[in-house]
Amino acid sequence: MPELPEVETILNGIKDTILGNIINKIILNRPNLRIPFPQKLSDICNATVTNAYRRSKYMLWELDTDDTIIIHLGMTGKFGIYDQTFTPQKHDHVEFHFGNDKILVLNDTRRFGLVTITDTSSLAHHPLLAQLGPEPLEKEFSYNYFCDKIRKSAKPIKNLIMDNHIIVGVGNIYACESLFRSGINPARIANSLSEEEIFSLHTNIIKVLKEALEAGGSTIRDYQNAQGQKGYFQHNFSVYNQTSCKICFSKILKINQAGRSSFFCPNCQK
DNA sequence: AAGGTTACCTGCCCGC
DNA sequence: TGCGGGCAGGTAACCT
Repeated sequence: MPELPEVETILNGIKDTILGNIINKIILNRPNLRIPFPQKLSDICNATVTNAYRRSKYMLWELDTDDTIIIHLGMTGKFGIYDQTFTPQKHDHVEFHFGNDKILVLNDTRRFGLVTITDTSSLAHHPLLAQLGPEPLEKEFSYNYFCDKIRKSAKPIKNLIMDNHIIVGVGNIYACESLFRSGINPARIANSLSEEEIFSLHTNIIKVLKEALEAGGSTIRDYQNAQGQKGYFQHNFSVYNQTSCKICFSKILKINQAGRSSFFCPNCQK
């Protein structure tokens, strides 16, 4: 579900509710999501959220207890903000009860998301985070870095840019869209890309993500932020779920790569 | 050892 | 109308 722009938008939407506020308790309505909930989550009591940020598609909530809560939304995870009249509905798996009487609820139909907690001091070494590549919107994602990774890879380029070890935050939609903008067929083997193509792709990954962020993310099916608002970037899709190319009017093709659908224009993308 | 495939899970849409 | 198959913003454990 949510890629970088959607996670960032959702996090921005809950900051008012969580930042500087006390978590009175966390109620877990099942034993696990993608991974089991640790006992420590249930033990949380009167902990203040001192900082909240995004790393890759993870949300990280720092507490004054020297713990950090790690949240991933998987494909279908979303937050709702409720008052004390809240009663759990289907797939409302985790309830964060705040001292300001708000209840933040994580609803995740397919349960590919996760919620866990770890010592803030060892956060960088946490197995979920330790192997992650650079953030696409930070300077660590440089042209030279990207070039080096692409030259060393014999994978299809689309699979490479969706690999968290190489670059984080790029999911199926934005992978397809950035490859279209650069005129690169998603099935091209990474190390066959020219210098110009790598440069273009580096630029377009950043541009697409920034534009999507500004639009509040993309809403297909059921994505919405914590206020129940939809994003708008889906109106700017060039290939994802499209039938004909906006540039040349060719039929957009759909192929399967690593179990995911890739959309591309066979005329514009070589 | 890298790259491809499969599994995790629920719900919806389509075709028969 | 019902049922089965395929597919969905993600990730990681397997295989070869």
